[in-house]
Amino acid sequence: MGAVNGSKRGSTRTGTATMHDVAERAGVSIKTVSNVVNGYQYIRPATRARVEQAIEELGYQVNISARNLRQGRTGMIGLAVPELSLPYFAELADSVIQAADARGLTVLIEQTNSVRQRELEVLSGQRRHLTDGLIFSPLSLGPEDRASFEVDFPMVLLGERIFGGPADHVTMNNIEAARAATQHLLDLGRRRIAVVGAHEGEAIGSAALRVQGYEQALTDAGLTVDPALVGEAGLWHRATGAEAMHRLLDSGVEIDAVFALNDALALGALHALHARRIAVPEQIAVIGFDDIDDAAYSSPTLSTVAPGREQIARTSVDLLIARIADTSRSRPFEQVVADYAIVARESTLGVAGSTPVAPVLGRSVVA
Amino acid sequence: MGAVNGSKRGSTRTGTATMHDVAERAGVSIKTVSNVVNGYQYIRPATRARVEQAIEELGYQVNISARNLRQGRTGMIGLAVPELSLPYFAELADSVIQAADARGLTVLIEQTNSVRQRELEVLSGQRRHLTDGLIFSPLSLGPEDRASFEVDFPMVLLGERIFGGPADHVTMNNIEAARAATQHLLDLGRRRIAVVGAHEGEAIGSAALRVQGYEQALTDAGLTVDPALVGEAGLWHRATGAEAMHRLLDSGVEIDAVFALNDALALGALHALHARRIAVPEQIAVIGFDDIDDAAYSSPTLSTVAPGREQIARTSVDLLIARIADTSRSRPFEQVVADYAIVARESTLGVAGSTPVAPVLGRSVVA
DNA sequence: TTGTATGCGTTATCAT
DNA sequence: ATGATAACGCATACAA
Repeated sequence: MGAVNGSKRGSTRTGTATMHDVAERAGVSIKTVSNVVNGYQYIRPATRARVEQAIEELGYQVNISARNLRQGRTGMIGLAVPELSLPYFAELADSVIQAADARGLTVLIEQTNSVRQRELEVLSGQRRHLTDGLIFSPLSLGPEDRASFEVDFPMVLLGERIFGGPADHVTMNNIEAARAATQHLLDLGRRRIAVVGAHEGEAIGSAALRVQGYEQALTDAGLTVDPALVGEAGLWHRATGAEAMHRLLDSGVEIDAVFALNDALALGALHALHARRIAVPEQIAVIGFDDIDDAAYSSPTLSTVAPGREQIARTSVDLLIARIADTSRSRPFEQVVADYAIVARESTLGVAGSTPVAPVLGRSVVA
Repeated sequence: MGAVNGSKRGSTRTGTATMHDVAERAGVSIKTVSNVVNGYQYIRPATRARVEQAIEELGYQVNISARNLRQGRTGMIGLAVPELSLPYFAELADSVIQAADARGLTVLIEQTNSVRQRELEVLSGQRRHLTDGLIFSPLSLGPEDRASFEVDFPMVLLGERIFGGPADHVTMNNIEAARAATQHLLDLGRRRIAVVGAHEGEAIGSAALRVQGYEQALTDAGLTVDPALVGEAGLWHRATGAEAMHRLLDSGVEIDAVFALNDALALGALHALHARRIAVPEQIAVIGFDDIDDAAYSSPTLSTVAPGREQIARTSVDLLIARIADTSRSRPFEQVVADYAIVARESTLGVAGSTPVAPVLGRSVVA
């Protein structure tokens, strides 16, 4: 890396002036400036004008730290996710930021990398002082950590690892959605449907629920669940999806379709199938879960389950705001189940079906 | 969407206690507590122990707002990017957060959506009071907005839209990297190399520079630049990449390779080529730019230019920290040019070459 | 409709 | 090595 040169220094700092300075310049008291800044109604127009001019001239901006200290609120909410490198969480963060923005809130993103210790810190760390509330999508903590979730600040939980906890909760009907995804493959006549991304021995979390939905669909169709068709993948990344797919193929088990528990896994699986010259969907159909942007542009395009990301983001922010506003601490905890939709694309329909297919709307269900 | 039920309320708020409470409980003055908290050296072990126990018992945590007010610093830095939905920026944000974390700083992400007004607000808005400095990757503002960049807070600029501005700057040698990417295609014997993602009439920014590198490579090889081979795409998304590719193909111009100005465009182009049953790389080779995670898992895997994301993130954070620490305001502005590397994958080498190829290291160059 | 005075929880200055 | 006390900039109770 090369490094070099430089020179002088610019200026024009806004915000060095205090309310006091503005008051002095406008010939009013500090209280009046405060009133103007905060949109207090009963101010003589002439006074307001003078204050506003002084503000303009001095480039005054309120000192947020001071306001925070005084009010005990920060105007920021935390969003704790595993990692932004995972498209699903990047897109979720995007949506949450927009929803919060629309309501005048700033979002502070925290990455846990799914590390247990970091997830615990999210619940107790210093950053909680910087925010009025938290939207938390845990991936390592589970029911056994229930006590850690007994926090005394507004919190909205996302995902499937904690249920019935002492917090608002936004989730989706994973079992039902997974059942629908599997059913989509069954409807295409597939009978040897593999799963990619299972978590062996885990009873909670998205993996367990989605596998459960998968098994339900098979059973409902009168088929038996073949353990040889269930591929493990601890992390839900493209790399692990590709590995799991290779393992399944190497095992020699007959497969005519794959249900990947998220889109990253599915894209990895597609990659593995492509490498082995296996035609998708002719030989093996593939469906994923999440409907990340990528899914619409892979080759072939990826069929998937759309989890209503924007709805989840908006709902989470709204619940959190309501919780923050509830100073009486009497508001009951809510659990919201978001809608889902099956999005059928080339990886199950083939190129012939590449014309857009109307999504199959999922039912809204109360947990 | 369904909604439901709930009950009671947890507790265990850490941080309700103040230094004053701790001092009282430990039987010392508030100053001593402050000393302990801030790791002041000269404290009698017994005193320290008593204070620490009181802190433990009360679950005391420093009130950051108060500290900020008093110190005039926040411990937060801003990172302003177009959108997190774009994998490149999501991955960059990830890296910046990690680099900042390692240095005890918190990152506040702001999305501009590449909207001019929002980019201007980043430079003047309220959030600047929340942060000690800013890492800014503008996409709409340019040299004509030079005055707006004359700010009085620590700032590090990323990208190719502002050069020689009154701020530290981390960039890469786009021309050279684009030339190398094009050369890679030329080395494979391709001669009708199209570009996807050009910005007509723009003289600055990544698009212009990368097109310039492309033209340079062609000229150096004794070829002439054919305007019919230059495909426009204002936004660098997968969708626009696919559209641009379709337009080029529809135009009937002869093409045996494509240099997409970023990976999203390249993946869109791959998608279009796949839809038209054009073999990559046999009929048309494709190379992108950015080396996002996706590139390694598309079908075929995507050759691309790796811009040293982690290096850029680390360098930016370090420069910003140095700038924040420079209270004398005498530090010269630095421009750092990050390394790049050509990563050759299937989209140019074919599946035969799917065995990992050692990246061609780019030269470090001083602008 | 506007002004005065107090305190939010810290850190920093100055004593001791 | 530790304590008293004064800001930091703002919002608000209370007065006027």
